[in-house]
Amino acid sequence: MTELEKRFIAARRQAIAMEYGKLNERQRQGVLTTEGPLLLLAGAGSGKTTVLINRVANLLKYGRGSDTEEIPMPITGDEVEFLEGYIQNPDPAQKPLMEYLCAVEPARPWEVLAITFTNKAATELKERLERMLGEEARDVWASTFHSACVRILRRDIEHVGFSRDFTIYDTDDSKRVVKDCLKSLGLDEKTFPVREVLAVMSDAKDRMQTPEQFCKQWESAGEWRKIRIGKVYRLYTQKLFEANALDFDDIILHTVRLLRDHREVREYYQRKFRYVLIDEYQDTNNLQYQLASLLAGGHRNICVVGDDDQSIYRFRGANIENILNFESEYKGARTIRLEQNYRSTQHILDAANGVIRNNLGRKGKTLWTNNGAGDTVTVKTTFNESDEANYVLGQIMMAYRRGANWKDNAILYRMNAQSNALEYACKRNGVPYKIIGGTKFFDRAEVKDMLAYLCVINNPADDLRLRRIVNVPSRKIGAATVDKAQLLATRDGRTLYEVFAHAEEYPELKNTAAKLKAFTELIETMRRALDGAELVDYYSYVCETTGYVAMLQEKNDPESLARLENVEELSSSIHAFLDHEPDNPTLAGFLDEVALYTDLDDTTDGDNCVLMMTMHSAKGLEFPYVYVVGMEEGIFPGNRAVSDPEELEEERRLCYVAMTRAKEHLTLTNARQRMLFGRTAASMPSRFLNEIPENDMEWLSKPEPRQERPAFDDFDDYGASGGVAYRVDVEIAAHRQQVKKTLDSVRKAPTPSAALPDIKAGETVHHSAFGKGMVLSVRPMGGDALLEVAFDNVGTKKLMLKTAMSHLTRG
DNA sequence: TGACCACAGTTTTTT
DNA sequence: ACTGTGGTCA
Repeated sequence: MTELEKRFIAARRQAIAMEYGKLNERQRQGVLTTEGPLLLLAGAGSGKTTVLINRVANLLKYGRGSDTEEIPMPITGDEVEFLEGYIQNPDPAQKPLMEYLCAVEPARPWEVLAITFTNKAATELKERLERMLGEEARDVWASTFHSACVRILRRDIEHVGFSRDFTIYDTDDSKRVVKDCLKSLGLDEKTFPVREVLAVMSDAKDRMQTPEQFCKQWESAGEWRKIRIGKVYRLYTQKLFEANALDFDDIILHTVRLLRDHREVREYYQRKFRYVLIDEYQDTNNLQYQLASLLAGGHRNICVVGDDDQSIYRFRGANIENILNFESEYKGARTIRLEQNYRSTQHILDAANGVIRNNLGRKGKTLWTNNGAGDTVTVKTTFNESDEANYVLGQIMMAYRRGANWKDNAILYRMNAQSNALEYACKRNGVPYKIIGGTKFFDRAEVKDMLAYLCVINNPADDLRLRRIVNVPSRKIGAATVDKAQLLATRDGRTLYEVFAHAEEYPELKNTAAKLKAFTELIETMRRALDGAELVDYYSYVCETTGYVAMLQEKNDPESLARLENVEELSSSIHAFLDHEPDNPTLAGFLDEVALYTDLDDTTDGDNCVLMMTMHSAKGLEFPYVYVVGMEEGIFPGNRAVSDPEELEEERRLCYVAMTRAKEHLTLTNARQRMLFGRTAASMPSRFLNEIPENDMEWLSKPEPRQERPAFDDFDDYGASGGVAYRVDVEIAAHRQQVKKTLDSVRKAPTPSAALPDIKAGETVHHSAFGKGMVLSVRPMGGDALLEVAFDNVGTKKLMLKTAMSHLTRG
């Protein structure tokens, strides 16, 4: 290599590096190290996403320019001098020439694959890339493991025996199938809990064991239980195959099989993806590991990003070894540690470091920050869980009076069940709050029902979804009938739907043939209407035609009202789907996306509310004020964890995750006694509290436990001291007034029906679902009114006016 | 087929 | 304490 070439290479790297001047040195290394395997150990709050985005930008702009000694074309002394001059004194006008000289085979967008775990992360990545790079970024493959695999499978799954229009089963669907399997194998659900069977199967799939291999293994070991489960596994696999369905594990499993066993497919993708990035690598399971290494197997440019200290998903198969062993699995791998934290203060970090230091299985990182020492961590011991909740709320309300937003506060707990006391305290104090997690929108029965209708319309062969909705709303088609038909379907090799449609051919079904026939005709009508329909309109058409909406309206209790809202809310999902310009704006496309996209309600921002969530759901988020409650032995770490060292380390990582969410102030609380699962038990402070260095915390503890919780007016833990006390007291009084008002208005009946139209008995109305009818009676109820309407075609129905209003017209 | 009662389980969660 | 589910009875 000539002297000139050396100068060129150095100048090229420096010129590219200048693009990333805002990053710190380590972050910049992460961006510029483009070639070969790279492990990016990114501590909490170390600007991981920024690095990821800049890295992709760099790949698209300069290719391997920053990480190679190649010189793609002969260079001249003038050019080297130009670059060296540019570094000294960058002139925007000369940037194009600089870019031209520095780029070495820039990656085209579709040659970059960036994989994340959640859709949220994938969307964020895509959006930020597009903001930085414009249109071009759209073709980058930024997606979750599952959606990347579905994309691959939709193209090539026929090589492994499924057809390209396969359906995706969610966990609920899987459960149903397992139940069916248990029943037909004569196994008892109590001896073989569905949860466990699913977990065992998932495990087997993770090891890539076929049912046959699984059975063989346990037969030779003589494990009766496992042999039985193996039989379920076999039948389950067969059923899914016959239904042309894949569960979540299968999506990855079959992609791995496809790539492993079919050279031409494998080579296509290996050639295509010059650069592969995997985010949250500490959360990958074996299958995902296999997938990553298959996809990156061509160019071997695999960059994994993660933090072994934040691995908290062992229970769902994540294998921390994947990140711990990355360097030995990938020879020549480079490792970059991002340890500068931009989020928290030093006391918070030192406290968190103090805890995580006690884990043995880790790579070892020590976070530091330039943010200054900040406040020490507050530890507070209270008498019981409602004291704890009151303390936290008191602190939050004080912060609010000092000008903080409600949403600056997050309360984190180990289990969802712990949210009760906190929720209650918020309600009593009139503090707006939002609980994240719990039952998700797409998990709600009514939403699933409507989706099931759409699935059946899309693909009548979807037996499972068909069974779900055939009798919802009630069509007098009971389980017995469906079972009979299912048997016949299996016998004749037809789908369940075909048997329904030809029910009259079966003497066994003669009693219900007419009803079955009517049902399939309903579906057929809706199928015909799909052609050319606008998806959103079509959805409301389906809601009405199926009678589902009417069913909910009839019930007219608050529960059904909420359900109705959810059913309507689904149409906004369709809107949202169409809005972000999908490749495939059809019903099938929508169902595909919905199957993999389950967190619609990520309305984390927007409303100004105190946020309450589990520590798991807090991962990746940050808040100025964080309260971690329930720091008690037996709860956190949980009972199961105290006897299992691996599990204990996982709990400790979870603690580390929770603590590092805090930007300004961290409060940890424990209660001396707590009611959980109906029992009150005393418990010791969590060992994690004792692992925090004393310098970094202040442990407030009440000398004497209070016997009795005072009623709702007493906020004894407000504890403002000194000269401000009076002022605070006045404010408290004002606040209480507010609270009482709120409470009163909640307790009393809602506001009178000022806005309701005055429909009277005797009037003729038209209902969008029931048709024409006459109002028999109007009875005011609360802020609403109960209507009794005699419809011409469907008989007399009771409707709540507020609910029915949008479906009713006069005359 | 639908209503009602007894009973068990109860970490964490994404796709 | 609470909730969802499964089995039994009308």
